[in-house]
Amino acid sequence: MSMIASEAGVSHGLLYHYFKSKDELFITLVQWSMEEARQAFSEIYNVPGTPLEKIALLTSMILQEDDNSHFMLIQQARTSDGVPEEAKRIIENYSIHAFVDQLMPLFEAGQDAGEIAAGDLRELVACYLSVLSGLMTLKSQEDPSYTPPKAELLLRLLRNG
Amino acid sequence: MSMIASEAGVSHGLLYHYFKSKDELFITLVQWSMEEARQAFSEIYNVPGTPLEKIALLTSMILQEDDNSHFMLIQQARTSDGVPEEAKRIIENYSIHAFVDQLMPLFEAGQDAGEIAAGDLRELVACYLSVLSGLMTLKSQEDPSYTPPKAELLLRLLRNG
Amino acid sequence: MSMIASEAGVSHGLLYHYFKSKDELFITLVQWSMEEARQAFSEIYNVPGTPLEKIALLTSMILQEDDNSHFMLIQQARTSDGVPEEAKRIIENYSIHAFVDQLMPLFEAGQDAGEIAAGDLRELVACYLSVLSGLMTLKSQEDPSYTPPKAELLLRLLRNG
Amino acid sequence: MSMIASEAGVSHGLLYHYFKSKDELFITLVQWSMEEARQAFSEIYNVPGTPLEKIALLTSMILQEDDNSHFMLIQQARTSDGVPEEAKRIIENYSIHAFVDQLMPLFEAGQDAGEIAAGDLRELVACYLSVLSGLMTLKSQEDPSYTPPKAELLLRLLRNG
DNA sequence: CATGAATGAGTCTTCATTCAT
DNA sequence: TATGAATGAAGACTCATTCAT
Repeated sequence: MSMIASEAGVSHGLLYHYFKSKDELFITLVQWSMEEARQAFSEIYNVPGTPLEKIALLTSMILQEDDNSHFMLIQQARTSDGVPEEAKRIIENYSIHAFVDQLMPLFEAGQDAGEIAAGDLRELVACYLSVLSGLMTLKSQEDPSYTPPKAELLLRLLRNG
Repeated sequence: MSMIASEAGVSHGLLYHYFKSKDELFITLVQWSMEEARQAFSEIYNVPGTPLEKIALLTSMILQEDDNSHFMLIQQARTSDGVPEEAKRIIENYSIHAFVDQLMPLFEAGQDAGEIAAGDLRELVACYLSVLSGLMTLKSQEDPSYTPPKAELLLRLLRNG
Repeated sequence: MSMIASEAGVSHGLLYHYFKSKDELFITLVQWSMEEARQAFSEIYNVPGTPLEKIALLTSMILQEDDNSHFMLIQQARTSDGVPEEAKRIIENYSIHAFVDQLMPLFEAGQDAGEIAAGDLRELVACYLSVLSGLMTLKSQEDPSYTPPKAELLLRLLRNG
Repeated sequence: MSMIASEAGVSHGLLYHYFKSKDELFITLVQWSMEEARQAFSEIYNVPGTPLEKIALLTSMILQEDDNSHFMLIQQARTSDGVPEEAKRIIENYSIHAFVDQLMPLFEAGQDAGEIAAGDLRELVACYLSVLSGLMTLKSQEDPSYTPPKAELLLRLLRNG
């Protein structure tokens, strides 16, 4: 808490004015990060282009984003001990299924348009998200010699024939 | 240390008989995990089949493995604070590049046999590993409702059009 | 640290608010003690009297002082294991040579006045301080039956003829 | 105990075969050191010379001796915390009074022979021993630039007018 | 709102001691 | 005798949290 406070330029005492406890602060951060992710995905519906073009755009945006602290926060929260129960519940609620649901219309349109390979829709979207997630994790590991694969390559997972 | 010791059914004092410090214990675990991973990858060269069949086998083995504690240990070590410097060095040394190097001959043979799509070999292997890594992370998150994608789906990344 | 804190009537946690570590606390004490000793010696120049009278006064003051915790702290720091390097450096810097230098003018004046025996000045002062040091050590050993020698006796070491 | 054992080239387990506890080992060392000191003093009666010559010899022997570990052990035991009660008792029994008693005949002979200044005999011997003790402490502090005063200088304390 | 002195539960680590072999 | 695996009490240190100011 002291480190966070000093990073924020205030006393740790003041932090307790805004957040009752470290857990509450953490839970709030998790909530923000989750909401942030949902926003990012929802915006893809507002850009022009065919479904596959939209997915390509989303993919490259995510892979190029240089602040994945939101993503990493969730990742850590998911895999660490000592995470407050409520944070875990929030993450589960917004879990990969929620994001799958969010993106399914886009992928479905892609299949309908013949741009995206046929097959179980949920599995396809889940796989796509898993892959993105894996790439972001690697990207975050400040290995300067690692360059994430190009979005184009990933689209082979989806592209029809 | 006390938790680890009691989990192991010994006193924490005894832990210090075998490991000079928590850091040393952790570093040892990282080393074991790394070696374990290297072993797993190397064994794929000993099974029969075409390169793509081997890759398919490797993929499904990894995705079905139910103990990914090794993998998660490395993942955590990579992305957490307070990890001993030497552990970080070990991880960097054996980093994704090392595993790319280890698998490149297999993928190259796949390309030569026309089973695997042409293109930058390193990028292809790195992408494949990133994807696997992402899937394992998700799998580890004890979400019982999550079923990892079938290996077959992943191979679309590689398979020659 | 807990003992010190409770002796001081505070929690051990608070001690770490003021001193980063036990070593730092110890080093601070050593510094204070050293400075204290330097002060004590320097004040002798401000009292009236002949050089030998001043030395006699200094001697009896030191031998009568009933708090030699400063002195004992230094003594222990000098002869014990596990003393922080910086404490050792401080003690060496202010070592007996420093105190010899501090007192030399006084003794020189005594020789000039014919009150103090001729001979190597440094050796004389060093011997005088060694003797004082030895007496203080003994005095500190809470042996109630031990009475330190009178200053008068010590002055025989110095007095001319 | 482990350090002592390994210094002695045996296992720490074996140490407990010979000494029931660390305290017992420590007490034994204190006893040995005390006995050693008594021996050293008693031998001075066997050398030829006048009393003052004997004292001069004793003094220079002590100041030249390069192993004062016995002396330092006692010194530490006297001034440290956590020293077993019995060790403290032994030290008190053999305390400076005991050594004063041991040396008194020698000094008395010196006074009778007119070599040593008149005055309270106990005080004179005690002062002499205090001074020696102080010099030994300083000598032990591995300050290579410190040279103890010559025995000759010390004898001024005693020598008759 | 804002600060930081103060607290204490919890964690890593050391080390004297025991005991099966 | 001799070893070293095993134990646990004790001590240094951290950090979330409280509260007087």
